[in-house]
Amino acid sequence: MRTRQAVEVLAALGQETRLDIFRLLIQAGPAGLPAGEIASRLKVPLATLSFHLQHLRHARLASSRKRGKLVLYSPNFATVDRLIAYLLHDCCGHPTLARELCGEAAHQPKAGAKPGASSGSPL
Amino acid sequence: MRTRQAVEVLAALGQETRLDIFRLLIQAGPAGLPAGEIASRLKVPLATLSFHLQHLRHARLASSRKRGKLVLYSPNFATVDRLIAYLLHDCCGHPTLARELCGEAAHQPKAGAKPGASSGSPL
DNA sequence: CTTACACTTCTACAATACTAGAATTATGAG
DNA sequence: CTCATAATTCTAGTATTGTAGAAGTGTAAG
Repeated sequence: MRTRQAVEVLAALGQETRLDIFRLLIQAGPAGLPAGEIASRLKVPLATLSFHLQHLRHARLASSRKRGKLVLYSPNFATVDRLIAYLLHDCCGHPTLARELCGEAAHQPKAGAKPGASSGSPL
Repeated sequence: MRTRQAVEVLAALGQETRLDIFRLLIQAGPAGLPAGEIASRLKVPLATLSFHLQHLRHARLASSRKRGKLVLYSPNFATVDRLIAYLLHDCCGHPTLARELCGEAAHQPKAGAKPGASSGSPL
């Protein structure tokens, strides 16, 4: 994944309504959800929803297919996958640092998150 | 990491100039870089840079400390860490799906990234 | 063909974000 | 203290993004 694409995906998810939509899609799984269903669940006007869905499609975070008169949207896990790979690459692809991030932190969010391990920020 | 924070971090990185800045910081490592150095390397006016640095700081992607009359900025790996954890959680925290995403993809960006493993999108 | 339904595109407005020159603050040297 | 340097804040202009009603498109039933 190139930087330009990463920016697009990050920006697509960096908006509350769209992240909400995406989360809903993730929960729904590959079966997908019709646009109207998403709109009513999130209480977003259809026009607004459509705007955001196009955004997600453009960033390849979602894809759509027609089923009768419904349009089903489903999530593209692969894009998140690639985004994470990009972030890890970008973080770990430098000289000597943050080996730990590549080795431990990524797939065990709960267990070994000792403060001060990967940086010293007071978050 | 809550959704609101995730949106903030995603939005912070979802902007080309800021992602460039962050990449530079990552490359520089914990030693950090003075603002002016970043500005001249990226050929961004100082005022513009400062604007984006505040943004990154607010999202806790960078932190700053003074060293003489320089202000050194360094990356917060932990925040990326948390973002990735959030994405994985959000993706994998649903019933039965995407177990693979949690198990494989996250921490080995180079090795086993076989196409079609987690989905079939033609990105 | 007509109607109903599902969704998208059009349109216009509001809000937010980006950019960067100019002014300001803070630090250190002479 | 004065000057130079480093960086931030002020300010204002421009651009982009988000919102949502209204109109349009496509599909399936009556």
